[in-house]
Amino acid sequence: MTVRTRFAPSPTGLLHVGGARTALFNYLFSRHHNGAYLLRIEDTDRERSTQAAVDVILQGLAWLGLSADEAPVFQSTRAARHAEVAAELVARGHAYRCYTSADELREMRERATAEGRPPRYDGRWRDRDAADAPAGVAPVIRLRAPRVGETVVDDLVQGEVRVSNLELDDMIILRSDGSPTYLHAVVVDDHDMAITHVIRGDDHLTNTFRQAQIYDAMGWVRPRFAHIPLIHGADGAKLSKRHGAVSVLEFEREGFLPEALCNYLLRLGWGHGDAEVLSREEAVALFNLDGVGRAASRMDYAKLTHLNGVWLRQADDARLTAEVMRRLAGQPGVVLDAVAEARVLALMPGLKERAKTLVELAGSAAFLARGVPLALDEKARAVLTAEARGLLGGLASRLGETDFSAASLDAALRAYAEESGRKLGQVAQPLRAALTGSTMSPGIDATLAALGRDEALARIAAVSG
RNA sequence: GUCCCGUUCGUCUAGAGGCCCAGGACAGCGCCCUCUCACGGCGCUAACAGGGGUUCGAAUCCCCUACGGGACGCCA
Repeated sequence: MTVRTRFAPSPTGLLHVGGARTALFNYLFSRHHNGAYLLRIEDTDRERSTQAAVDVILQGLAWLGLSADEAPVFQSTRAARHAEVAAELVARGHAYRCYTSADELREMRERATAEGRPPRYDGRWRDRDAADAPAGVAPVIRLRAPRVGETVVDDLVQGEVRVSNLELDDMIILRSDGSPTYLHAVVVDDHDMAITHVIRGDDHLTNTFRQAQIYDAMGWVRPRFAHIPLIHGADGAKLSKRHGAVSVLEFEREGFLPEALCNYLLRLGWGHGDAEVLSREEAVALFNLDGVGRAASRMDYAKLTHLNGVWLRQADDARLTAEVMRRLAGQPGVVLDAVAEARVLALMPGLKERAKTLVELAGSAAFLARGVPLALDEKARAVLTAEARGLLGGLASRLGETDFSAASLDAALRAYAEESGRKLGQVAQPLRAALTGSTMSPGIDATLAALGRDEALARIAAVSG
Protein backbone atom coordinates (compact mmCIF):
# COMPACT_ATOMS: atom_id res chain seq x y z
CA MET A 1 0.00 0.00 0.00
CA THR A 2 1.26 3.45 -0.88
CA VAL A 3 2.14 5.64 2.04
CA ARG A 4 0.09 8.83 2.17
CA THR A 5 0.69 11.49 4.77
CA ARG A 6 -0.82 14.90 5.28
CA PHE A 7 -0.12 18.14 7.03
CA ALA A 8 -3.36 19.63 8.35
CA PRO A 9 -2.98 23.14 9.77
CA SER A 10 -5.87 25.32 10.76
CA PRO A 11 -5.48 28.73 9.16
CA THR A 12 -6.13 30.68 12.30
CA GLY A 13 -2.66 31.96 12.96
CA LEU A 14 0.71 31.59 11.39
CA LEU A 15 2.84 28.70 10.22
CA HIS A 16 5.26 28.54 13.12
CA VAL A 17 8.22 26.24 13.63
CA GLY A 18 6.08 23.60 15.33
CA GLY A 19 3.82 23.31 12.31
CA ALA A 20 6.78 23.52 9.97
CA ARG A 21 8.44 20.57 11.67
CA THR A 22 5.25 18.55 11.55
CA ALA A 23 5.03 19.25 7.83
CA LEU A 24 8.70 18.32 7.42
CA PHE A 25 8.28 14.99 9.18
CA ASN A 26 5.21 14.17 7.10
CA TYR A 27 7.09 15.12 3.96
CA LEU A 28 10.20 13.13 4.82
CA PHE A 29 8.26 10.08 5.89
CA SER A 30 6.24 9.95 2.69
CA ARG A 31 9.29 10.60 0.49
CA HIS A 32 11.28 7.95 2.31
CA HIS A 33 8.56 5.47 1.38
CA ASN A 34 8.02 6.87 -2.10
CA GLY A 35 4.58 7.93 -1.02
CA ALA A 36 2.46 11.06 -1.27
CA TYR A 37 2.37 14.07 1.00
CA LEU A 38 -0.84 16.11 1.11
CA LEU A 39 -2.12 19.32 2.60
CA ARG A 40 -5.48 19.85 4.22
CA ILE A 41 -6.57 23.24 5.43
CA GLU A 42 -8.77 22.80 8.49
CA ASP A 43 -10.86 25.88 8.08
CA THR A 44 -14.08 24.76 9.71
CA ASP A 45 -13.82 27.58 12.21
CA ARG A 46 -15.06 30.25 9.82
CA GLU A 47 -14.73 33.04 12.35
CA ARG A 48 -11.02 32.61 12.80
CA SER A 49 -10.01 31.33 9.39
CA THR A 50 -8.78 33.90 6.93
CA GLN A 51 -7.47 33.79 3.40
CA ALA A 52 -4.43 35.74 4.57
CA ALA A 53 -3.59 32.97 7.03
CA VAL A 54 -3.99 30.36 4.30
CA ASP A 55 -1.62 32.34 2.09
CA VAL A 56 0.96 32.58 4.84
CA ILE A 57 0.87 28.82 5.30
CA LEU A 58 1.18 28.19 1.57
CA GLN A 59 4.04 30.65 1.24
CA GLY A 60 5.80 29.27 4.27
CA LEU A 61 5.60 25.71 2.99
CA ALA A 62 6.75 26.77 -0.46
CA TRP A 63 9.75 28.58 1.01
CA LEU A 64 10.69 25.49 3.01
CA GLY A 65 10.33 23.30 -0.04
CA LEU A 66 7.43 21.43 1.56
CA SER A 67 4.64 22.09 -0.87
CA ALA A 68 2.10 19.31 -1.13
CA ASP A 69 1.91 16.79 -3.96
CA GLU A 70 -1.77 17.45 -4.64
CA ALA A 71 -4.02 20.50 -4.43
CA PRO A 72 -4.93 21.31 -0.84
CA VAL A 73 -8.22 20.02 0.52
CA PHE A 74 -10.29 22.63 2.30
CA GLN A 75 -12.17 21.01 5.11
CA SER A 76 -14.97 23.55 4.95
CA THR A 77 -15.98 22.22 1.52
CA ARG A 78 -16.66 18.78 2.91
CA ALA A 79 -19.42 19.49 5.40
CA ALA A 80 -22.02 17.49 3.46
CA ARG A 81 -19.83 14.40 3.50
CA HIS A 82 -19.21 14.79 7.24
CA ALA A 83 -22.96 14.97 7.86
CA GLU A 84 -23.50 11.99 5.61
CA VAL A 85 -21.13 9.85 7.65
CA ALA A 86 -22.75 11.02 10.87
CA ALA A 87 -26.16 10.00 9.49
CA GLU A 88 -24.77 6.63 8.53
CA LEU A 89 -23.45 6.17 12.02
CA VAL A 90 -26.93 6.90 13.39
CA ALA A 91 -28.52 4.50 10.93
CA ARG A 92 -26.15 1.78 12.01
CA GLY A 93 -26.84 2.40 15.66
CA HIS A 94 -23.37 3.72 16.42
CA ALA A 95 -24.55 7.26 17.05
CA TYR A 96 -27.67 8.94 18.36
CA ARG A 97 -29.41 12.28 18.59
CA CYS A 98 -28.97 14.14 21.85
CA TYR A 99 -31.24 16.97 22.92
CA THR A 100 -29.36 18.05 26.00
CA SER A 101 -29.22 21.82 26.22
CA ALA A 102 -26.11 23.88 26.73
CA ASP A 103 -27.37 24.78 30.19
CA GLU A 104 -27.83 21.16 31.15
CA LEU A 105 -24.34 20.35 29.95
CA ARG A 106 -22.83 23.16 31.92
CA GLU A 107 -24.69 22.01 35.01
CA MET A 108 -23.42 18.48 34.47
CA ARG A 109 -19.87 19.67 34.21
CA GLU A 110 -20.09 21.93 37.23
CA ARG A 111 -21.53 19.21 39.41
CA ALA A 112 -18.89 16.71 38.29
CA THR A 113 -16.09 19.14 38.96
CA ALA A 114 -17.52 20.02 42.37
CA GLU A 115 -17.69 16.35 43.28
CA GLY A 116 -14.15 15.78 42.06
CA ARG A 117 -15.22 13.67 39.09
CA PRO A 118 -13.99 14.26 35.57
CA PRO A 119 -16.49 16.34 33.59
CA ARG A 120 -18.30 13.96 31.26
CA TYR A 121 -21.57 13.79 29.40
CA ASP A 122 -23.72 11.26 31.26
CA GLY A 123 -25.30 9.66 28.20
CA ARG A 124 -28.85 10.63 29.12
CA TRP A 125 -30.08 10.43 25.51
CA ARG A 126 -28.06 7.38 24.64
CA ASP A 127 -30.96 4.96 24.88
CA ARG A 128 -33.89 7.29 24.99
CA ASP A 129 -36.75 6.98 22.55
CA ALA A 130 -36.83 9.52 19.75
CA ALA A 131 -40.44 10.16 20.68
CA ASP A 132 -39.22 11.90 23.83
CA ALA A 133 -37.49 14.58 21.78
CA PRO A 134 -38.53 18.01 22.98
CA ALA A 135 -40.19 20.10 20.32
CA GLY A 136 -38.22 22.87 18.70
CA VAL A 137 -34.82 21.70 19.89
CA ALA A 138 -32.23 20.93 17.24
CA PRO A 139 -30.26 17.89 18.39
CA VAL A 140 -26.57 17.15 18.14
CA ILE A 141 -25.35 13.75 17.09
CA ARG A 142 -23.18 11.88 19.55
CA LEU A 143 -21.15 8.78 19.00
CA ARG A 144 -22.40 5.77 20.96
CA ALA A 145 -19.00 4.96 22.42
CA PRO A 146 -18.23 1.59 23.98
CA ARG A 147 -18.68 1.60 27.74
CA VAL A 148 -16.65 -1.45 28.63
CA GLY A 149 -13.13 -2.47 27.80
CA GLU A 150 -10.49 -0.08 26.66
CA THR A 151 -9.41 1.77 23.58
CA VAL A 152 -5.87 1.07 22.48
CA VAL A 153 -3.76 3.05 20.08
CA ASP A 154 -0.51 1.60 18.82
CA ASP A 155 1.44 4.76 18.19
CA LEU A 156 4.59 4.69 16.05
CA VAL A 157 6.32 7.13 18.37
CA GLN A 158 4.58 6.78 21.71
CA GLY A 159 4.19 3.03 21.65
CA GLU A 160 1.04 1.30 22.80
CA VAL A 161 -1.16 3.76 24.63
CA ARG A 162 -4.40 2.61 26.24
CA VAL A 163 -7.26 4.14 28.14
CA SER A 164 -10.29 2.69 29.84
CA ASN A 165 -13.50 3.39 27.94
CA LEU A 166 -14.93 4.63 31.22
CA GLU A 167 -12.76 7.72 30.71
CA LEU A 168 -14.35 8.52 27.37
CA ASP A 169 -17.87 9.86 27.04
CA ASP A 170 -20.14 10.02 24.00
CA MET A 171 -18.55 12.76 21.96
CA ILE A 172 -20.49 15.10 19.71
CA ILE A 173 -19.72 14.47 16.06
CA LEU A 174 -22.31 16.76 14.49
CA ARG A 175 -23.36 20.07 16.01
CA SER A 176 -26.97 21.16 16.28
CA ASP A 177 -26.47 23.36 13.21
CA GLY A 178 -25.44 20.30 11.24
CA SER A 179 -21.73 21.17 11.07
CA PRO A 180 -19.14 18.56 12.02
CA THR A 181 -16.92 18.79 15.03
CA TYR A 182 -13.18 18.75 14.47
CA LEU A 183 -12.62 15.22 15.71
CA HIS A 184 -15.22 13.83 13.33
CA ALA A 185 -14.21 15.89 10.31
CA VAL A 186 -10.60 14.82 10.69
CA VAL A 187 -11.49 11.15 10.71
CA VAL A 188 -13.76 11.38 7.69
CA ASP A 189 -11.25 13.44 5.73
CA ASP A 190 -8.27 11.28 6.57
CA HIS A 191 -10.25 8.23 5.53
CA ASP A 192 -11.49 9.76 2.29
CA MET A 193 -8.02 11.06 1.45
CA ALA A 194 -6.70 7.54 2.01
CA ILE A 195 -4.20 8.76 4.57
CA THR A 196 -2.12 5.86 5.85
CA HIS A 197 0.01 7.66 8.43
CA VAL A 198 -1.12 10.49 10.64
CA ILE A 199 1.96 12.32 11.94
CA ARG A 200 1.01 15.22 14.17
CA GLY A 201 1.79 17.00 17.44
CA ASP A 202 1.33 15.00 20.61
CA ASP A 203 -1.25 17.47 21.86
CA HIS A 204 -3.56 15.29 19.74
CA LEU A 205 -2.61 12.04 21.42
CA THR A 206 -5.58 11.83 23.77
CA ASN A 207 -7.92 12.92 20.99
CA THR A 208 -6.80 9.88 19.09
CA PHE A 209 -8.75 7.53 21.35
CA ARG A 210 -11.98 9.20 20.33
CA GLN A 211 -11.05 9.29 16.69
CA ALA A 212 -10.19 5.61 16.88
CA GLN A 213 -13.72 4.93 18.09
CA ILE A 214 -15.16 6.61 15.01
CA TYR A 215 -12.98 4.53 12.70
CA ASP A 216 -14.04 1.41 14.55
CA ALA A 217 -17.73 2.33 14.45
CA MET A 218 -17.57 2.88 10.70
CA GLY A 219 -15.60 -0.30 10.23
CA TRP A 220 -12.80 1.67 8.60
CA VAL A 221 -9.21 0.61 9.03
CA ARG A 222 -7.40 3.09 11.18
CA PRO A 223 -4.31 4.82 9.83
CA ARG A 224 -1.09 4.41 11.76
CA PHE A 225 -0.58 7.27 14.18
CA ALA A 226 2.68 8.95 15.13
CA HIS A 227 2.47 11.67 17.76
CA ILE A 228 5.58 13.79 17.85
CA PRO A 229 6.47 15.95 20.84
CA LEU A 230 5.88 19.67 20.75
CA ILE A 231 8.51 22.35 20.36
CA HIS A 232 8.76 24.79 23.23
CA GLY A 233 10.15 28.30 23.21
CA ALA A 234 13.68 29.08 24.35
CA ASP A 235 12.27 29.56 27.85
CA GLY A 236 10.76 26.08 27.96
CA ALA A 237 7.18 27.27 27.81
CA LYS A 238 4.74 26.19 25.17
CA LEU A 239 5.16 27.97 21.87
CA SER A 240 2.78 30.88 21.75
CA LYS A 241 2.55 34.20 20.01
CA ARG A 242 4.35 35.79 22.93
CA HIS A 243 7.22 33.32 22.81
CA GLY A 244 8.46 33.81 19.32
CA ALA A 245 5.90 31.57 17.69
CA VAL A 246 6.61 33.59 14.64
CA SER A 247 5.83 32.74 11.06
CA VAL A 248 8.55 30.78 9.33
CA LEU A 249 8.60 33.69 6.88
CA GLU A 250 10.01 35.75 9.71
CA PHE A 251 13.03 33.46 9.63
CA GLU A 252 13.43 34.28 5.99
CA ARG A 253 13.39 37.97 6.78
CA GLU A 254 16.03 37.43 9.43
CA GLY A 255 18.29 35.87 6.84
CA PHE A 256 17.96 32.17 7.44
CA LEU A 257 18.19 29.69 4.59
CA PRO A 258 15.30 27.23 4.22
CA GLU A 259 17.69 24.29 4.10
CA ALA A 260 19.22 25.43 7.40
CA LEU A 261 15.84 25.79 9.11
CA CYS A 262 14.78 22.36 7.84
CA ASN A 263 18.06 20.84 8.99
CA TYR A 264 17.63 22.40 12.42
CA LEU A 265 14.00 21.36 12.73
CA LEU A 266 14.86 17.84 11.65
CA ARG A 267 17.41 17.49 14.44
CA LEU A 268 14.97 18.93 16.95
CA GLY A 269 13.32 15.80 18.27
CA TRP A 270 14.93 13.43 15.83
CA GLY A 271 18.38 11.97 15.82
CA HIS A 272 20.41 9.56 13.79
CA GLY A 273 23.67 8.80 15.54
CA ASP A 274 26.00 11.76 15.40
CA ALA A 275 24.64 13.15 12.14
CA GLU A 276 24.15 16.91 12.44
CA VAL A 277 24.37 18.45 8.99
CA LEU A 278 21.89 16.77 6.67
CA SER A 279 20.76 17.71 3.21
CA ARG A 280 17.21 17.14 2.08
CA GLU A 281 18.32 14.04 0.16
CA GLU A 282 20.13 12.60 3.15
CA ALA A 283 17.16 13.36 5.36
CA VAL A 284 14.80 11.54 3.02
CA ALA A 285 17.12 8.55 2.96
CA LEU A 286 17.60 8.39 6.73
CA PHE A 287 14.33 9.60 8.22
CA ASN A 288 12.30 7.17 10.24
CA LEU A 289 9.84 7.42 13.08
CA ASP A 290 12.01 5.28 15.36
CA GLY A 291 14.44 8.15 15.64
CA VAL A 292 11.82 10.53 16.99
CA GLY A 293 12.10 11.22 20.71
CA ARG A 294 9.21 11.54 23.11
CA ALA A 295 10.12 14.61 25.09
CA ALA A 296 9.39 18.20 24.12
CA SER A 297 12.35 20.21 22.92
CA ARG A 298 13.31 23.84 23.03
CA MET A 299 14.14 26.25 20.26
CA ASP A 300 17.82 27.15 20.32
CA TYR A 301 18.57 30.09 18.06
CA ALA A 302 22.31 29.75 18.59
CA LYS A 303 22.36 26.32 17.04
CA LEU A 304 20.03 27.36 14.24
CA THR A 305 22.36 30.26 13.52
CA HIS A 306 25.39 27.98 13.46
CA LEU A 307 23.70 25.59 11.06
CA ASN A 308 22.73 28.54 8.90
CA GLY A 309 26.40 29.48 8.69
CA VAL A 310 27.24 25.95 7.59
CA TRP A 311 24.64 26.02 4.82
CA LEU A 312 25.56 29.55 3.83
CA ARG A 313 29.15 28.50 3.20
CA GLN A 314 27.95 25.64 1.01
CA ALA A 315 25.46 27.76 -0.91
CA ASP A 316 25.95 28.78 -4.50
CA ASP A 317 27.65 32.16 -4.96
CA ALA A 318 25.24 33.40 -7.61
CA ARG A 319 22.26 32.58 -5.42
CA LEU A 320 23.78 34.36 -2.45
CA THR A 321 24.68 37.34 -4.59
CA ALA A 322 21.08 37.65 -5.71
CA GLU A 323 19.97 37.51 -2.07
CA VAL A 324 22.45 40.19 -1.09
CA MET A 325 21.36 42.49 -3.90
CA ARG A 326 17.75 42.02 -2.89
CA ARG A 327 18.49 42.85 0.72
CA LEU A 328 20.65 45.83 -0.15
CA ALA A 329 17.91 47.36 -2.26
CA GLY A 330 16.54 50.49 -0.74
CA GLN A 331 19.42 51.04 1.62
CA PRO A 332 20.74 54.59 1.57
CA GLY A 333 24.02 55.20 -0.19
CA VAL A 334 24.20 52.00 -2.16
CA VAL A 335 24.24 51.80 -5.93
CA LEU A 336 23.02 48.44 -7.18
CA ASP A 337 24.35 48.35 -10.69
CA ALA A 338 26.01 45.57 -12.65
CA VAL A 339 29.41 46.70 -11.42
CA ALA A 340 28.36 46.34 -7.78
CA GLU A 341 26.84 42.96 -8.49
CA ALA A 342 30.00 41.75 -10.17
CA ARG A 343 32.04 42.84 -7.16
CA VAL A 344 29.72 41.06 -4.74
CA LEU A 345 29.89 37.89 -6.80
CA ALA A 346 33.67 38.11 -7.02
CA LEU A 347 34.09 38.48 -3.28
CA MET A 348 31.32 36.05 -2.32
CA PRO A 349 33.63 33.11 -1.51
CA GLY A 350 35.29 35.25 1.14
CA LEU A 351 32.12 36.94 2.30
CA LYS A 352 30.04 33.83 2.89
CA GLU A 353 32.80 32.30 4.94
CA ARG A 354 32.29 35.06 7.48
CA ALA A 355 28.52 35.39 7.72
CA LYS A 356 25.97 33.45 9.72
CA THR A 357 22.87 34.94 8.12
CA LEU A 358 21.91 36.64 4.89
CA VAL A 359 21.38 39.82 6.84
CA GLU A 360 24.98 39.72 8.02
CA LEU A 361 26.11 38.79 4.55
CA ALA A 362 24.38 41.77 3.01
CA GLY A 363 25.81 44.00 5.70
CA SER A 364 29.34 42.85 5.04
CA ALA A 365 28.92 43.23 1.29
CA ALA A 366 27.43 46.70 1.39
CA PHE A 367 30.77 48.49 1.08
CA LEU A 368 31.15 47.04 -2.41
CA ALA A 369 28.11 49.00 -3.55
CA ARG A 370 29.02 52.31 -1.98
CA GLY A 371 30.81 55.23 -3.59
CA VAL A 372 33.79 57.41 -2.74
CA PRO A 373 34.24 58.89 -0.23
CA LEU A 374 33.39 56.01 2.01
CA ALA A 375 32.01 56.59 5.49
CA LEU A 376 34.50 55.23 8.02
CA ASP A 377 33.42 53.59 11.22
CA GLU A 378 35.11 54.37 14.50
CA LYS A 379 37.67 51.59 14.40
CA ALA A 380 38.56 52.35 10.81
CA ARG A 381 39.23 55.97 11.70
CA ALA A 382 41.43 54.85 14.57
CA VAL A 383 43.47 52.66 12.26
CA LEU A 384 43.99 55.44 9.75
CA THR A 385 46.58 57.43 11.62
CA ALA A 386 48.62 60.06 9.80
CA GLU A 387 51.44 57.57 9.51
CA ALA A 388 49.11 54.92 8.08
CA ARG A 389 47.73 57.35 5.54
CA GLY A 390 51.23 58.13 4.43
CA LEU A 391 51.93 54.46 4.05
CA LEU A 392 48.87 54.10 1.84
CA GLY A 393 50.05 56.97 -0.33
CA GLY A 394 53.19 55.04 -1.07
CA LEU A 395 51.26 51.90 -1.69
CA ALA A 396 49.04 53.56 -4.27
CA SER A 397 51.76 53.98 -6.83
CA ARG A 398 52.79 50.39 -6.30
CA LEU A 399 49.25 49.17 -6.92
CA GLY A 400 49.12 51.18 -10.11
CA GLU A 401 51.55 48.77 -11.68
CA THR A 402 50.43 45.50 -10.10
CA ASP A 403 48.41 42.87 -11.82
CA PHE A 404 45.04 42.82 -9.97
CA SER A 405 44.83 39.14 -9.20
CA ALA A 406 44.68 38.05 -5.60
CA ALA A 407 47.98 36.21 -5.82
CA SER A 408 49.88 39.12 -7.36
CA LEU A 409 48.32 41.56 -4.92
CA ASP A 410 49.28 39.44 -1.97
CA ALA A 411 52.87 39.31 -3.19
CA ALA A 412 52.93 43.04 -3.84
CA LEU A 413 51.57 43.87 -0.39
CA ARG A 414 54.06 41.62 1.32
CA ALA A 415 56.91 43.15 -0.63
CA TYR A 416 55.74 46.66 0.15
CA ALA A 417 55.41 45.86 3.86
CA GLU A 418 58.87 44.39 3.97
CA GLU A 419 60.42 47.33 2.16
CA SER A 420 58.73 49.72 4.57
CA GLY A 421 59.94 47.71 7.54
CA ARG A 422 56.39 46.85 8.59
CA LYS A 423 54.49 43.73 9.25
CA LEU A 424 51.85 42.84 6.72
CA GLY A 425 49.13 43.71 9.21
CA GLN A 426 50.41 47.24 9.53
CA VAL A 427 49.76 47.73 5.85
CA ALA A 428 46.70 45.53 5.47
CA GLN A 429 44.62 47.07 8.24
CA PRO A 430 44.85 50.71 7.08
CA LEU A 431 44.22 49.49 3.57
CA ARG A 432 41.18 47.56 4.71
CA ALA A 433 39.88 50.62 6.48
CA ALA A 434 40.30 52.69 3.35
CA LEU A 435 38.69 50.13 1.07
CA THR A 436 35.81 48.99 3.24
CA GLY A 437 35.30 51.68 5.84
CA SER A 438 35.61 49.04 8.55
CA THR A 439 38.24 46.80 10.09
CA MET A 440 36.71 43.49 9.07
CA SER A 441 36.52 41.99 5.62
CA PRO A 442 37.60 39.00 3.60
CA GLY A 443 41.31 38.70 2.81
CA ILE A 444 42.74 42.03 1.76
CA ASP A 445 44.05 40.62 -1.52
CA ALA A 446 40.62 39.27 -2.51
CA THR A 447 38.99 42.51 -1.42
CA LEU A 448 41.31 44.56 -3.59
CA ALA A 449 40.78 42.28 -6.54
CA ALA A 450 37.00 42.45 -6.21
CA LEU A 451 37.03 46.23 -6.15
CA GLY A 452 39.33 46.53 -9.14
CA ARG A 453 42.24 48.88 -9.67
CA ASP A 454 40.40 52.12 -10.38
CA GLU A 455 38.00 51.86 -7.48
CA ALA A 456 40.69 50.71 -5.06
CA LEU A 457 42.95 53.60 -5.97
CA ALA A 458 40.07 56.06 -5.66
CA ARG A 459 39.28 54.82 -2.18
CA ILE A 460 42.90 54.98 -1.14
CA ALA A 461 43.23 58.47 -2.53
CA ALA A 462 40.18 59.57 -0.58
CA VAL A 463 41.87 58.83 2.72
CA SER A 464 45.52 59.38 1.99
CA GLY A 465 44.64 62.93 1.01
C1' G B 1 -9.49 17.27 39.81
C1' U B 2 -9.25 12.93 36.22
C1' C B 3 -6.65 10.62 32.28
C1' C B 4 -2.34 10.39 28.93
C1' C B 5 2.88 11.42 27.89
C1' G B 6 7.61 12.72 29.39
C1' U B 7 12.58 13.68 32.53
C1' U B 8 20.88 12.04 29.85
C1' C B 9 25.87 18.24 29.96
C1' G B 10 22.88 25.40 29.72
C1' U B 11 20.42 23.52 24.73
C1' C B 12 19.62 19.52 20.76
C1' U B 13 20.85 14.62 21.19
C1' A B 14 23.83 9.27 21.10
C1' G B 15 22.80 5.38 24.22
C1' A B 16 17.77 -0.42 23.19
C1' G B 17 21.87 -4.77 30.65
C1' G B 18 28.27 -5.19 30.42
C1' C B 19 31.56 -1.49 24.49
C1' C B 20 29.59 4.30 29.25
C1' C B 21 33.75 6.67 35.98
C1' A B 22 28.40 8.24 29.49
C1' G B 23 29.81 9.88 22.99
C1' G B 24 28.64 13.98 19.34
C1' A B 25 26.80 18.97 18.15
C1' C B 26 25.68 24.18 19.60
C1' A B 27 26.83 27.69 23.29
C1' G B 28 31.01 29.07 26.93
C1' C B 29 36.33 29.13 28.06
C1' G B 30 41.61 28.45 26.59
C1' C B 31 45.47 27.55 22.80
C1' C B 32 46.98 27.18 17.55
C1' C B 33 46.43 29.09 12.48
C1' U B 34 46.43 34.34 10.82
C1' C B 35 46.59 40.88 7.18
C1' U B 36 41.23 41.92 10.34
C1' C B 37 36.98 39.09 11.14
C1' A B 38 35.46 34.48 10.35
C1' C B 39 36.47 29.37 8.98
C1' G B 40 39.41 25.37 10.54
C1' G B 41 42.42 22.47 14.19
C1' C B 42 43.49 21.08 19.36
C1' G B 43 41.93 21.09 24.41
C1' C B 44 38.83 22.29 28.87
C1' U B 45 34.19 23.01 31.75
C1' A B 46 29.51 20.36 31.90
C1' A B 47 24.46 15.46 32.39
C1' C B 48 21.94 9.74 33.40
C1' A B 49 15.57 14.18 38.32
C1' G B 50 15.30 11.53 43.47
C1' G B 51 14.40 6.94 46.05
C1' G B 52 13.54 1.83 46.17
C1' G B 53 13.84 -2.87 43.72
C1' U B 54 15.36 -6.97 39.76
C1' U B 55 20.37 -8.63 38.23
C1' C B 56 26.98 -11.01 38.98
C1' G B 57 26.21 -6.18 36.50
C1' A B 58 21.31 -0.65 35.05
C1' A B 59 21.45 5.62 31.87
C1' U B 60 19.13 1.21 29.83
C1' C B 61 13.97 -3.38 33.11
C1' C B 62 10.00 -2.74 37.35
C1' C B 63 7.70 0.37 41.33
C1' C B 64 7.10 4.95 44.02
C1' U B 65 7.95 10.24 44.55
C1' A B 66 9.04 14.98 42.52
C1' C B 67 8.91 18.10 38.53
C1' G B 68 7.39 19.29 33.39
C1' G B 69 3.97 18.90 29.32
C1' G B 70 -0.67 17.57 27.02
C1' A B 71 -5.90 16.39 26.97
C1' C B 72 -10.61 16.62 29.18
C1' G B 73 -15.71 22.37 24.50
C1' C B 74 -21.89 22.17 20.01
C1' C B 75 -12.36 25.31 19.46
C1' A B 76 -9.13 23.32 16.15
